[in-house]
Amino acid sequence: MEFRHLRYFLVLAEELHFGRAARRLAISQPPLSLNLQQLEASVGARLLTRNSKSVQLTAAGLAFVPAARALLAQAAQAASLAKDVGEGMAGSLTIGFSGTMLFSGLPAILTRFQAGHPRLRLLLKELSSSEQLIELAQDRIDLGFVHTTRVPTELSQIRVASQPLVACLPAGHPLAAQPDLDLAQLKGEPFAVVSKAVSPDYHERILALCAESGLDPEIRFELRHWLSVVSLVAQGMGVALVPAGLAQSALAGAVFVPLQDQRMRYETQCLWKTSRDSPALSAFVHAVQATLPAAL
Amino acid sequence: MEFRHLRYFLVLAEELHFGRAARRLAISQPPLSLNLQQLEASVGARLLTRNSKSVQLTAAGLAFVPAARALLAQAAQAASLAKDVGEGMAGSLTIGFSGTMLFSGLPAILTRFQAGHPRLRLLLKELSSSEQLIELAQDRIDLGFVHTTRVPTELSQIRVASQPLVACLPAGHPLAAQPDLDLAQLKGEPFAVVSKAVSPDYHERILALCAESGLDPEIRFELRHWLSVVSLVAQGMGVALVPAGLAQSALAGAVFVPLQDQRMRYETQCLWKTSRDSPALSAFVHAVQATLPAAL
DNA sequence: GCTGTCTAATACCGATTATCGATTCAACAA
DNA sequence: TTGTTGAATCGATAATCGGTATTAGACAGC
Repeated sequence: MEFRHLRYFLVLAEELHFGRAARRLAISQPPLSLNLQQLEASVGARLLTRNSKSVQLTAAGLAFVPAARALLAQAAQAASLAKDVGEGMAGSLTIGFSGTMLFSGLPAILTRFQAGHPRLRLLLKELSSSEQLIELAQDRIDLGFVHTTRVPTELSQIRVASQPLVACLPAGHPLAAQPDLDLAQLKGEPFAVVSKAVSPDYHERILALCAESGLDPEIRFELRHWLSVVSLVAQGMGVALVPAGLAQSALAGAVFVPLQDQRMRYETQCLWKTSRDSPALSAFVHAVQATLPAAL
Repeated sequence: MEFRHLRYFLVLAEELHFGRAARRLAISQPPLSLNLQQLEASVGARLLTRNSKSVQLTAAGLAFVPAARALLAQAAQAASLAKDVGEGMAGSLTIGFSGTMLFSGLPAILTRFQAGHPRLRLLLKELSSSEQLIELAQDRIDLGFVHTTRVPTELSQIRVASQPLVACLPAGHPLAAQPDLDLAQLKGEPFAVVSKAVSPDYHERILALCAESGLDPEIRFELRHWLSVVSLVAQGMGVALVPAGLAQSALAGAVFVPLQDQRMRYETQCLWKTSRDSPALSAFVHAVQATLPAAL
């Protein structure tokens, strides 16, 4: 059985006349007769009763009509789907992201991209930076928004955000009203940080920065998520150095004060396997690049 | 796109090697390359990335694999369904029947036939004899179980039951205890009959029989269904002449007494359009014939 | 009853298309 | 470099598809 047989059969089932059907199919009548015979042989049942005066669908033919129609429609749909997947307009894309990306432009990127690619299913997985590197390597995510300085060579990257660190203080804190402050002023305060396991890179760099300012922070809280850090500060339990974007979190009770020393920045990379050849992935990467401020 | 392309593609997607796939398909490698190129052209997307060292599915190819598989499976299923319909083993059969057939062997016929044709959907419609003749003519039922002596010539028939008429009396009636009785004994009783509109034939014949016995029945009730007739009699409202099979209805309060005159019989025909060429119909007719007692 | 017309099936032929064998080209390994 | 492997390409052959002409069967009209 071939699609050609189905196409011929359906026209024949509509016309119930070999001559007319052949004309509609732009072939002559004999090959149409032949094709129907072939189809019937392959199906194993007579589909049309035909004599020199009339052509009628048999019960088997009647049952076969919708099936044949469905097959042709599905074939067209399958081809169109594959084409769209090939162009990155359909399919799915699994994206990893660290929680802070919710305050550093990810929603805007997603909304904008989705509008241009409505049939592409975006699967979002909140993961720590180190988890994303693992999942990228295992092809469990297509792309990740990560905070790391050490990027494996098999990954491509774009820097999508670079924000200063700011001090996060409880609303009632004596320093909260200052326009800006020096790291040394936080001496003796209990610090909350994101745990080393979740973000080793950040951990390391923040300590280096403090040491440089002559500050030996007393790390009293190790948390698994930036929002936990801010929440804890909001409740007066300590202070923290956090990416400026978190100010958008608008958690009541937390105040964000810029640092005088702006050298320490918190950077976000968009990472993906260079070898991975997915049209949806390239389309997304293009979209990410398009949303970048020229300054970066 | 033809099924051949899908078959080749699926093997290729499994083997990821043109040489091996071609061997499995019992063709040589060049036509396989060509067929894939044709498929890709018709789909409008590259399905396999191939260089001299490796063959890999693209995203589009990956999306196309299940679709292609589904298409082939459905084609096979469609063919098999059509074949079964052609052999009367699948499809549907709409059967009309008058209510008394529930007490004259219809359940047995249906059960037995359905056991041998489990994938054939039987649609049962209770209809009066005259309604069935109309629906047969309009092809709204495939076959009917009818009580009529006047069968249109375009219909084929089998007589499936012939039962005597018996008197139906209220349990407390003076004649109820008799072993049998003569029609004349019912003189003066209020009669219940099935209305002329529903069963003109029966109506006519019952009156003729009574007249022959010198009985001019006082018809006080005209009902639309035999079970209504028996129910009414059971409640002491009158008497009736009913097919013997109705004794099985076991309606409390009704008694059935044979008539001495056994000439008047109530006959059931199985009718269908001779011209109608449905394998399921022929199978059912055969089953009906097989269940007939040889005596008929 | 014969003939003319209409329709599907058959016979046969030509052209397109698929397939094959041989070869080429590219990538990698020794 | 050479040898090997695997896919693409080339040219020739074979299968198949579709075209024309014809046949066979069923009606309708004379």
